[in-house]
Amino acid sequence: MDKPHRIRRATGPGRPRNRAPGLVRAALLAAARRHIAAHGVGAACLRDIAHEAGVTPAMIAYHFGDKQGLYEAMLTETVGPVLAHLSAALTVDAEPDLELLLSRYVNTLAANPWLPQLIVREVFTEGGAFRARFIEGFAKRGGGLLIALIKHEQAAGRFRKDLDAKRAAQALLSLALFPFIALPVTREVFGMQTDAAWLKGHVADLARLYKDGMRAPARSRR
Amino acid sequence: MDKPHRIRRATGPGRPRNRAPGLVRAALLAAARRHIAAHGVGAACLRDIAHEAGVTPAMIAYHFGDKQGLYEAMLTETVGPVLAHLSAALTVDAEPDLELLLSRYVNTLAANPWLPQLIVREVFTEGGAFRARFIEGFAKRGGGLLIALIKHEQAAGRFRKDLDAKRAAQALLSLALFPFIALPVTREVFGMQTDAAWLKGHVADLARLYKDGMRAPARSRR
DNA sequence: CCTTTATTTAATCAAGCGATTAATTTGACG
DNA sequence: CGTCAAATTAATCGCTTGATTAAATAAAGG
Repeated sequence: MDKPHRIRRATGPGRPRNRAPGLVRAALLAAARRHIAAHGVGAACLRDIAHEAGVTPAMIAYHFGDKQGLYEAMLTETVGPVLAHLSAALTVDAEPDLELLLSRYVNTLAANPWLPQLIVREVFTEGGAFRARFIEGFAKRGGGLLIALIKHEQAAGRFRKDLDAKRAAQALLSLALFPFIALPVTREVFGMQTDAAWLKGHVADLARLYKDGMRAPARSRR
Repeated sequence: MDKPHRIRRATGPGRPRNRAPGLVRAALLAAARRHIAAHGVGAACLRDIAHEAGVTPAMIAYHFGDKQGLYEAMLTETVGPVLAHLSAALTVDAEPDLELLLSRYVNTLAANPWLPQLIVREVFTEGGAFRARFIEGFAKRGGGLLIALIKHEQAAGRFRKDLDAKRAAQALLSLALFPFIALPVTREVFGMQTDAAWLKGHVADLARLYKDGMRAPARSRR
């Protein structure tokens, strides 16, 4: 009589193992990456993530324990490798080529558009658990590499020495990262694009602007 | 017998008008600004906002209707004026002074630290209601002013002409805005600070870097 | 002193959330 | 062919959220 649309204890659950092993787990991680990058961990809904992965929310508990477990797995398995790649792009052994370095950095960001979103959501924000780990485990090392690069160029006489290396490094990071962080705005206001052709000119312009701005004076006027 | 801690229908509610008129409203707006900037509209909790303002959540319904009404009031009454001030800083009438302009912009950001947080939370993110309004009502006009400024300098022969004005404007905005957007990181990694003394040197460095990077060649080599 | 109006409260509601559970199916192994 | 572990589901639980409501109070006006 009441609630005819709801069948109580009728058919029941079940129907496993049609899929390849690890497929559900991977689908959940991919869906979680997109949802968490778009809405943040707090606002991301497990039901939506599971629905996008084509399974029920209970699978998250089965494969990852709870929401935090899913978040951790996403960080270590999909964010970590990309951050490591980004860090490696900054590691210059012999002769640092600013334009090549910028190109690697920018193209990694363009190839993983969820990364800037995730950083915005989970790092540039008060009181996130990921924030401290990001700063300690990646930003300080990456920033240190950048500062060392500036100092190296200063010592080589290619960059002027009257500018604090930390500030110069911050400026370089601003130029490289901001357009991706602010993509919803820069795309509409400045015509920012993320295809290879556009990025090539973009990197060339950035490198030239920065190099000219940092160039040591040719020992003439001033 | 059951639940001795909960007094059922004992004292009852009430106790109005001890405060100055408009005080509750202002307190709610201030608390909302801080909570929404810190956690985003979606994750901000009305109970927490009301608690911080020293009233009950029902006051939000009374003064603003619902959560959306509180959000709208916050945008028009506290965010709008600061954005207008920021836009006015970009409006140069006679002779544009890049360093003065940067100084105004940066100091406004430093004086309202909730603004970069709010932009990060509500603009640099997919599918927010404020995002479209921010872009149409502020970013496009502000960006246009910046682009016009670059073109003016190019026409005057102070900036080189072989660089797209839109890209040059985007680079300038990157330098000015990113350190504040990423403050949790830039503070720890690059020693970013927001007091007047530090910002003064910061603005001077940024202006010099940008001007030198954009300077038109003195009609010699290359 | 009585009435009225603006403000504020405690209590409650329905919806949505993360998490848990019992039931069920599939494949592997003997 | 029977047994068992792994994987999956529907259903449900407790909690938090945004919103609503009836009651209560202070001040103002007559």
